Amino acid sequence: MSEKSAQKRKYILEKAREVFAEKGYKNVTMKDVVEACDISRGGLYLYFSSVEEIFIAVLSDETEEDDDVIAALGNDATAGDMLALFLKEQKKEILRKKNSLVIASYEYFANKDMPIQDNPLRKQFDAGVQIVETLIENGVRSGEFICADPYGCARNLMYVVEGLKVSAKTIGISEAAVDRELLYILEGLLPADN
Amino acid sequence: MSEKSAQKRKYILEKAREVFAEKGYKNVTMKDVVEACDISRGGLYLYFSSVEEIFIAVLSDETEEDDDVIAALGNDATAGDMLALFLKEQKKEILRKKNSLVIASYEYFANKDMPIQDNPLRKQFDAGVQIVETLIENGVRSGEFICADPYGCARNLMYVVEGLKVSAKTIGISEAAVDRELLYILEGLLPADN
Amino acid sequence: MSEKSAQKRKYILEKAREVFAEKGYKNVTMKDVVEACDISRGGLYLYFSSVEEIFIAVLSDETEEDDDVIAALGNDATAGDMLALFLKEQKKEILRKKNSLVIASYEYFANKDMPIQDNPLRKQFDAGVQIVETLIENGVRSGEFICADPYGCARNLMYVVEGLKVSAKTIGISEAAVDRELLYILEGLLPADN
Amino acid sequence: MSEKSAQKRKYILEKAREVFAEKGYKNVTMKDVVEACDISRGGLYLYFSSVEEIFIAVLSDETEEDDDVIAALGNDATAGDMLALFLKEQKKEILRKKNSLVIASYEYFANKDMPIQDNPLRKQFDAGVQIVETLIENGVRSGEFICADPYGCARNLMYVVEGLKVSAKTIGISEAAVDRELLYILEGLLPADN
DNA sequence: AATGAATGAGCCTTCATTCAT
DNA sequence: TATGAATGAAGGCTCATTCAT
Repeated sequence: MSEKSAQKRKYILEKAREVFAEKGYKNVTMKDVVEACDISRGGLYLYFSSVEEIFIAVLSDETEEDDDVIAALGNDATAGDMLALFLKEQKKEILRKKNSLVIASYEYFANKDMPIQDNPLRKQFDAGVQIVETLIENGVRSGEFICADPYGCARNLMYVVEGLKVSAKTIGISEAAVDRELLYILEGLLPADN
Repeated sequence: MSEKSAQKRKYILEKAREVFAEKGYKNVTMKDVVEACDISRGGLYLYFSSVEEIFIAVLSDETEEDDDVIAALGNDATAGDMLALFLKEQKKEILRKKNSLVIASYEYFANKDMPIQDNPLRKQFDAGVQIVETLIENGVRSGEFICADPYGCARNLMYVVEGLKVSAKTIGISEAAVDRELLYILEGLLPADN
Repeated sequence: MSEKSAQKRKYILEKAREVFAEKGYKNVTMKDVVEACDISRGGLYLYFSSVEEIFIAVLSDETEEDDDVIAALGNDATAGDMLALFLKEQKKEILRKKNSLVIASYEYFANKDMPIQDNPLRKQFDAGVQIVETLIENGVRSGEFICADPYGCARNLMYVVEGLKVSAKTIGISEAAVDRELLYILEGLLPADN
Repeated sequence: MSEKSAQKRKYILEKAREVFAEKGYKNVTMKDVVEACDISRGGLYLYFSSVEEIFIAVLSDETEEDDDVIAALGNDATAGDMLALFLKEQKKEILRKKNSLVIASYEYFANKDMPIQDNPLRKQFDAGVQIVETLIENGVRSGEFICADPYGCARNLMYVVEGLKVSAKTIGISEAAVDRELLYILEGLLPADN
């Protein structure tokens, strides 16, 4: 039964993810999840004891998927290509309407007292900075990029991405605008006469 | 009695603001506000009919205060000083723990279908970009700054500020880190040999 | 001031009457009356302490007016004319949409434990029976009517009127239908060959 | 469990019926029903979402019972016997103190904008007229009754019944009085020399 | 007399959680 | 495992009534 159980658990998380994407975190009730999954109230409790538990589980799955993307970056393309790929992923996340957990995560982690090292948003952010920094350094080394402060630039880029993410959800932002902002940063890295 | 009424209304908004700062938007109930104000349930309904109405009113007051700050920028200091002043205000907002409406606003406006021109977050953002752009242009003209794309830079700065605001609430961020990020941008504006 | 007071009291009752006619009795609140009168909550309490008190007062005024109508019947017309006049009044009451207290009265007196002799609805009913009976007797004496049991016929007529009143409010009834029912009774009184 | 559910639903309707009979319609709250049924607030909402919904359901059950009575009339007794049976039923309804929905129905349907053909009170009334008319016609044919206008007489009878119903609830009426009124009508149908 | 702000009780409705089946 | 009926707490809203002005 463990196999069957695991499948049902996964099914619940998929449905719950849609709910969180749709309604954020705070507005989601066990009832919402029960209805989305079309299972019984009691049935849900066999797998999860609270909305928070479900959300944490959804986020965990999420992180695993992120790892895949990050792994994919580890090939031997040029730094410029890899940074472009990374930004394309970010752009997709910024703009995606369906199934985005951005707002739900903000709601969940806002004012949550949690040791920094345990905060998955922090991990994700730091990982992003780390990746970008490495890519920039590689680019500088290969002559593709010019950058006096790769770490600073990487942070700048990731904060802009954060700003774009939240802006996309709250004030609306066009794909062109996202392109423009990311391009602005990229151009700052390119040698002047290009 | 209209005088007294207005004062009580203001009092309620002050207390409510603390509640929104503390709990965000979605989790706030009329009961929370009632208890924060130490008035009766019915008493609150004399002034406001819903949490949303209260939040809108809190935001309106907020905006008025913003206007004051913006007005204060219209003096004859140098562009550099004025940009520094502007960033100091932003930094204060980014870091303030008490009474920050950032998260509550994000919760409220996320996924809210609202004409862009009516969205106060958008107005605030655009106003910020406008101010920064003007300051940079002035600085370029006076030789304080070097910048090929003042508008792009202004946007970049404001998105970083957005990113810092949300990060401060969700993953935590030190004052030093904020300084570092803002400085990174400022330095990009200064002539190379400084 | 007693003069002024009396006028205001009367004003309140007029407005309240409209409210009772519109909403019945049970659904009417002090707030409804306050709003209909456009006076202050406290102001209303200076005159009446409860909805019930207001309703009783409205009914009392009502009864006084009825007395006028009854008095008007006491002239020297023929019994047939007078019965026709009486029925015309009843018909008006049955059909009137505005300002009818029929339903409010039913709501108020239903299941109210009240000595029969104090019940104004009962008084009104009995008075009606008495009038009709007298008219029929007069008509029989003058040869206009034929009726073996004037009292029974009077009661029958008044119960039909009651039935029409309540039916008009609950299932709807056309003017033609009211005419038809009243005519049916009248014809029962007329000598066969007329 | 659907069986159990149906039983509980029925139980609730029985208890609710008592409440409506006791308090009319407008004064009945979900709380009243909850307490009458001795179940939890939430429990009631599993079956019904509002007082109105409950009342409609109670009325539906009612109507079904009525159908039974009407069916019972379809045997081969004489017209006089059947009319007497019909009137006995009406009398029972007029006089019953417990569980009478008369007033609640009046309250509910008064001023309710509803297509005439959907109004159950209207249906009941029209059905009554139809039955009585048929019985009278049969009686005339068999020589039991004399009546020039069976339809008019049937309407008259039903309006008297309506008048008696509402009078019984509002001004009080004795069993003897009911007998007297119904007898008055019946006698009007009988050949003169009886 | 008159006002209307203020209170608090009362009922409404939803949902997290439990539990018998 | 799975169901869904049942409970009760929580928060919403309205209004009768009071009272300082």
